Amino acid sequence: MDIAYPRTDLFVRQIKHDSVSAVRIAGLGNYSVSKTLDCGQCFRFERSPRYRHEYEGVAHGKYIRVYQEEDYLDEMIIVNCKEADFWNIWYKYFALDRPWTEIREDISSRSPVLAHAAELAGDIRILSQDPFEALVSFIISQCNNIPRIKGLVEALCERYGDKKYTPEGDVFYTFPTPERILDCPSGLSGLKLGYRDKYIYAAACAARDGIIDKISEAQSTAEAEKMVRSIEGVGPKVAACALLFGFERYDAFPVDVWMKRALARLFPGCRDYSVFGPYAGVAQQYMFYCERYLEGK
DNA sequence: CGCCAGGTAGGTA
DNA sequence: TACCTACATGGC
Repeated sequence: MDIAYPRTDLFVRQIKHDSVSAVRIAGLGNYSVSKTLDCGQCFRFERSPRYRHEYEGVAHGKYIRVYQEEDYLDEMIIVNCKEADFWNIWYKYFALDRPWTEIREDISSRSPVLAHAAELAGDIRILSQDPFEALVSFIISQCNNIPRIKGLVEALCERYGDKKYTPEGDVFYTFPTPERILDCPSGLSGLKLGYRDKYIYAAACAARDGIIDKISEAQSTAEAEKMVRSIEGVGPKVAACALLFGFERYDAFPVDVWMKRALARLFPGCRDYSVFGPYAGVAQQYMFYCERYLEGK
């Protein structure tokens, strides 16, 4: 699962979108931009109020908009992006270097329950987010709902991130570095983070001291998990989400926390958690989507 | 007012 | 191991 996947079947072309640089990518296979950006794995993408069919957001210090024409899942357009940026940043961020057909097949083959989930959510991709951003975002996520998580992440960016402008002249803020969080004299007070502020402070200290690289270099997911869990406020759930969404550990799987409940509710009778395989975390995200969008609200 | 929201730490039996 | 509660905050 760690081997990059050469995409000679990907067709990338630079275009203009209302006089803004954009890139059209074809040959995605079966990639749902809307589900991927709206399934609760990232907190800085939203439907654009100005361009309703587009998602807009910030990652790796850059603002982009992303959309697919009439839900045509084989192609996507990234606005405010040049071809060099695509290959240097977004190709990996959108996880186009991964063998998603094989991953989905692997998950589907493991149980009828997972085959069902893959049918409903198999066009979701796991983004490769910035590790520190993923870690802090999922620390904030604990005991919070997704809209509020987004608001708190945004508040953190507004206080500590860099101020930048979109091509349309709107302000946006980058996700802060650990150093910026630690340097600020006002600390994290006033951001309404509640009891999570000291956890974020602890994560920033650990990141400043080099824990991100150490986690990235871990030999196994179990070893990586041990390192993330050493940060105060990071339990099994936050660790699994950080590893899955920030460190490309597709087998990280918070079976202890909500998965048992989700499985019991969605697929009564399923108790076999050992069959999830090397992409258990991906399967978990399929399940999360199923629960959130098809069974609940 | 009570309950819930992508939990965790610290305590107890 | 399994359960209990405090921890902050806001929406419904």
